[in-house]
Amino acid sequence: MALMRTRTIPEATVARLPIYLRSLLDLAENRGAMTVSSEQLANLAGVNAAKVRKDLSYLGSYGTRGVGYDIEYLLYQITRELGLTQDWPAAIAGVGNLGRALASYKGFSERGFRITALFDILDDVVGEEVGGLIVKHLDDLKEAVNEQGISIGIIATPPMSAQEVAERFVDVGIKSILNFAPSVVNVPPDVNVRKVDLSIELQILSFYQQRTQAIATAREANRRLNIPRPL
Amino acid sequence: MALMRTRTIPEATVARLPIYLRSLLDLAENRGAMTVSSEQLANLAGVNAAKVRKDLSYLGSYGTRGVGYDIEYLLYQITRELGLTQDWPAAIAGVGNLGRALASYKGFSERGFRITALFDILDDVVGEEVGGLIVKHLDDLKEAVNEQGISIGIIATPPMSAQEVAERFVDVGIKSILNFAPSVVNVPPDVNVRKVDLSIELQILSFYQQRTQAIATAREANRRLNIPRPL
DNA sequence: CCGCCTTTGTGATTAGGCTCACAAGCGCGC
DNA sequence: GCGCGCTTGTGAGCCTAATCACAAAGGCGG
Ligand SMILES: NC(=O)c1ccc[n+]([C@@H]2O[C@H](COP(=O)([O-])OP(=O)(O)OC[C@H]3O[C@@H](n4cnc5c(N)ncnc54)[C@H](O)[C@@H]3O)[C@@H](O)[C@H]2O)c1
Ligand SMILES: NC(=O)c1ccc[n+]([C@@H]2O[C@H](COP(=O)([O-])OP(=O)(O)OC[C@H]3O[C@@H](n4cnc5c(N)ncnc54)[C@H](O)[C@@H]3O)[C@@H](O)[C@H]2O)c1
Repeated sequence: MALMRTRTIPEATVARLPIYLRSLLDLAENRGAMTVSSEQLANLAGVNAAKVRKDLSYLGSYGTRGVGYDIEYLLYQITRELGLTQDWPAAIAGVGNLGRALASYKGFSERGFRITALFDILDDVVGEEVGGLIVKHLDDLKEAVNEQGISIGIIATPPMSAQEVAERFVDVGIKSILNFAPSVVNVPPDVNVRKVDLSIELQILSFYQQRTQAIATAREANRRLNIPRPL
Repeated sequence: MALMRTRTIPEATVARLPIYLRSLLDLAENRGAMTVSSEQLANLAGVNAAKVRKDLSYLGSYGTRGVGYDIEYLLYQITRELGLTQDWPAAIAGVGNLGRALASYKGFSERGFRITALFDILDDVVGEEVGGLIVKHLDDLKEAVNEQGISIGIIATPPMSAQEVAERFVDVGIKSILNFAPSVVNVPPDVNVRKVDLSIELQILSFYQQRTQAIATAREANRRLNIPRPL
């Protein structure tokens, strides 16, 4: 029952809500659908239907048995739950290759994330215009955060500087950090850090691929032994 | 016991091995240490010591009680387990903002990942030089894959094209895909897809931040009610 | 208004991972 | 060569998440 406001949505569910959100937007905008069944949504999101239903049940938002979920209502619920009814000004520290790509990326604003300030420490970079913003010196962080109500800090500096930048973010009151540098950053418990690490992803892929290759090689070796007749 | 070759390393452990690897490299290169305790490694990697020990025990690689782990040996074991003793040529499809940043990123080669080919379909982009490589047309994928033994495909196209590009990758025999486009791609079960999705990360941050803000606001409201004396 | 068909919501079960706690093992100093 | 202190390796218990399976509920046609 949704009446017992179990205000603990499992982490795993939170991580899937954005995927449902995207699928629902796709349905609503491109296919003009009004309702969706857990089965359909599961296909779009690449998960199974029971998981969709359980996840949605945590929102307390109701579907209609025999029919499915009202897309508009669900969109509203998920958007609300994720806090996307307000917008979230974000700052990027480190305006190099990656920082530039992020700064000029249009996909963020779609969900209320706006990059409102860019910071670097290199004199060559400070003052430059990137994606419509003038790069500021990291020393001016506090001022910008106060003026613009920045709530998310994005680290796109080399790994060596990541911890330092994180601390600066924390000092000015930022509670949400997205870290692209391949390094562990330590922050107080009330600050949330998420990391995006391409090298790790590649290494995980490498692990699984190597494993299946190894199996294939072993099998091949066996096959040769069983049929020990060279052509 | 390592004798029972339990050849199933938990997924969660696989995901942490690259972090240990990085920490160990740091120790070896910058601090010249010879051994490391699970406690130290845990601090560097940002996890707890028991987890480190359990993770390492899956490798069957031994530490020495009372001393710790031999760093060189551990490096070798993890590198081997992750399949990083060979190198993994990778191709990027979609040479836009993100594709360019990735193509010119030097961090990949450190671990044996080399970007050896870039693909696009836009006439303006095909033929251009980016990060020392000439961008090819996606139609030439098969040839390049065969010549260069490409084993990893990176999708950096707009979401609309992601499924199509994934299928092309699969057709030419690629078994590992890293997807940066915000869309679900379906592939056969023997192909491994990992996604990197910045919007999702931001939305998760938004969820938790919104939640704590909501709590703070509620507390504030209560405070005002309890002390109903306006200044 | 009744019964059938569809699809939800959720209790129960299973699986996977995390943490704790401690015996076992090792080196070192005496 | 012996004991002490340190650190590993791992069983046990706990917690979170995934999956299953089905009763409950709504819509619709007749
Ligand atoms: N480029 C990629 O595709 C890519 C891919 C994966 C990971 N990364 C990671 O992202 C980070 C940035 O990569 P990049 O290629 O953009 O590097 P880059 O060297 O091109 O840019 C780094 C920028 O950060 C600035 N910087 C350095 N210290 C700073 C500090 N203390 N405060 C503010 N700015 C500072 C530098 O002046 C520079 O402009 C790195 O940690 C890298 O490992 C990049
Ligand atoms: N730029 C960023 O910082 C950023 C951040 C997060 C996610 N992304 C995602 O990464 C992807 C790329 O982003 P971007 O900013 O580089 O976009 P972009 O528009 O700058 O570049 C996309 C490139 O892909 C090419 N392309 C289109 N269809 C193709 C196909 N079928 N085969 C090969 N190439 C094709 C285009 O010609 C273009 O060069 C998008 O899906 C985007 O949502 C980008």
